[in-house]
Amino acid sequence: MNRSASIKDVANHANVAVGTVSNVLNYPDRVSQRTKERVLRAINELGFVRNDAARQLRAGHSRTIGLIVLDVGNPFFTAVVRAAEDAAALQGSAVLLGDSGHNASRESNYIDLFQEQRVQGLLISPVGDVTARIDQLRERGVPTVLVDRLADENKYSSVSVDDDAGGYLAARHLLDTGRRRLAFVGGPASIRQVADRLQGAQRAVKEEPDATLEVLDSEGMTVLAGRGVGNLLVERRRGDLPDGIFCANDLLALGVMQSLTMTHTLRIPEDIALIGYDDIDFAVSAVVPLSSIRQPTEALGRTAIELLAEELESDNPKHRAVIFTPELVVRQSTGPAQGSSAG
Amino acid sequence: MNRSASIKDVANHANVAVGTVSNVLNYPDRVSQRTKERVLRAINELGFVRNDAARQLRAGHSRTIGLIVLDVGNPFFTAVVRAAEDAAALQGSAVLLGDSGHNASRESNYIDLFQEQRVQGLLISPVGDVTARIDQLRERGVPTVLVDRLADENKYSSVSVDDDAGGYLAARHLLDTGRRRLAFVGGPASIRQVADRLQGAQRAVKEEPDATLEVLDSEGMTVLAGRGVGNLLVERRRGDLPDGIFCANDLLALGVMQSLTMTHTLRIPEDIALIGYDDIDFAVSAVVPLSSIRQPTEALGRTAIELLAEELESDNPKHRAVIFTPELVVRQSTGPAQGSSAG
DNA sequence: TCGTAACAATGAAACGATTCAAAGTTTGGA
DNA sequence: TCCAAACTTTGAATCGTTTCATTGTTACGA
Repeated sequence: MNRSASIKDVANHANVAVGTVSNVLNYPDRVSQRTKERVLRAINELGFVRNDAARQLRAGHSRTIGLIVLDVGNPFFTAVVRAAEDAAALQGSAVLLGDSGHNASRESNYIDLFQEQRVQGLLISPVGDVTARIDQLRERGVPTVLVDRLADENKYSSVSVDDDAGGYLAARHLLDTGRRRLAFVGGPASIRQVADRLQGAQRAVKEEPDATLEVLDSEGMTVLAGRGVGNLLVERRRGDLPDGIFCANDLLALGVMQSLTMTHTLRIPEDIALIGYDDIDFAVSAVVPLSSIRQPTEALGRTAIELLAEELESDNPKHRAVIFTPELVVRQSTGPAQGSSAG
Repeated sequence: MNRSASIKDVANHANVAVGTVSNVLNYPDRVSQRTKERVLRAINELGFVRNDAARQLRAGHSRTIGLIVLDVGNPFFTAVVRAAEDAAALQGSAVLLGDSGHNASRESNYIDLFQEQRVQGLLISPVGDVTARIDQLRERGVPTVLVDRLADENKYSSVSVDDDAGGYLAARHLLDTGRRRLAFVGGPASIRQVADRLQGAQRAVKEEPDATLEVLDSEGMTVLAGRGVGNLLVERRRGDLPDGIFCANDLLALGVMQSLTMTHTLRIPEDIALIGYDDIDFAVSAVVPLSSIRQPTEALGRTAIELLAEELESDNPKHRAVIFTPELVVRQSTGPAQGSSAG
């Protein structure tokens, strides 16, 4: 009723030595059939469950990987977490999840916690400057892989997404479908992702001599901010309007879409094409299903685990910075210009 | 470089006994100022970090609470998790999160894992029939609290939300703002939450002799399903339309809203009022900000931890089934009927 | 029948922290 | 100066598992 059964209890109950019980659990081939059966029966009868703390203590490390993300509420990270969990499970590890909530002190607390837990390794999407902590962990034999952040390959391994390439993809798609007067919506420009996506878009626009790119600052990256930008556009004279809009994320795009469709003079995609970024669940459910750029979240999570495994295997590993290219998802919001029905 | 420092290393380095180091960490008052300083300096110099596995082994249990939810991607659960983590942190425990993904075997795996980890207790939003497992855990001194599920108070503690009351609130609000021809959108009726919310709505409608409630089945609980129902409504003759619609969740409501606002003949809330359920982030960002029923997620998570603490404290605790009442959130989509502007 | 190789089973030692009875030290009153 | 009480410090025992050198057993060819 109180204390749960230990390996010793099992050994007594089955009339064998503790080492034998351990062998049944870890190296069944070393044990004779008869003994094995007896031990397994005892395990069942006593309801024995391994004590992981004792295993870890003996082993010197856990079978656990720490993962610290910026925001579990963000679908991007939720997807990465899931992929990492699945990949870790394949190699027999579990993932401990920490949510820093963009807060450096919460982040630091989680690093402390994971260090006490003797995690095998750490995946982190850092808030603050954690290089000192990471170096210190590595000295203790705990490797770290940076997630969604590009790292100097000489120092750390990392997995990240090429936002410049994503911006290029989006703008190129608008150009390829015949749009020439493009607008970029996003802000503040101090956010690296925003700046990179804009830069990629500019790169694409430069490829077409007759194309232009106007930059519209938004106050944040929310639906409301998008609606604000959209309302300004609606008030413009028809001739001053862009014919293709690239928003730095889907929330902005949905906001812009709300403004444009509420006034019933402008049609998406006939008059203005619209593309977002992230491919959130709502993109497909928008009034006009939203084209978007999909981040390879599954690959990010899986690869992070793989890089960690590489670091664990060799004593002095080469670090690798893996950069993924995002993917274009075409939906109705960037359908043919001046075209026909929008079923 | 390799092995990290143990309490023994610290003791040697500071020229004290291991017990003294332990006292510095756990009962600083028992140690003289001089000794304490010497030990702390040694801890710093060696970069000593407690080994949690060893602590647990000695203590017989971890300082960890297991939490298994149906879907981490669901904002409802994300919010509950966060509240539980905060409440647990206050009492010095950490939360291990498991995502069953509505899958009974993943659920079972997590229970196994948590049992090996010797969690102090378990919070679970169950998929399958886990009563046997829960009873077995309790016999071993691991109490369980059911989350988002009403349990027999004689057997288990639980925290849940009164969906009937939520349905009543929603319908009552529509009636209070003058609507009389109500419609309920949701399905399939086999989902308990849907059935309860409908029942609550019916209860409210019965209070008004001249009010009616029409039930519209939806194919699932998605935006798309809502749009399907909305499209059917739009085709009706004006006189056959409801003047207030209660959707079993916000996604459905957003879908219905899309249909009604796309055709520009029907206005929300002037012609038809619309209310959803869950108060997801997008509700406030909808074209017409959506009224909704907010679940007390914060209270759920916090209370679950508190009930668990109660069970941990006494050997033979009374179980408690705490039922929360959700909250009405009024926004523009249920503003005054036949009223004026919808800024 | 014997010797030996292959196979099984044993149980003490180790992992690192906490606990606690016992030993050692300090303090202050008589 | 002495003694008792209060305060510090000590270190062996303990938690439950894995490891591994050692011992015990079996099988089989000579």
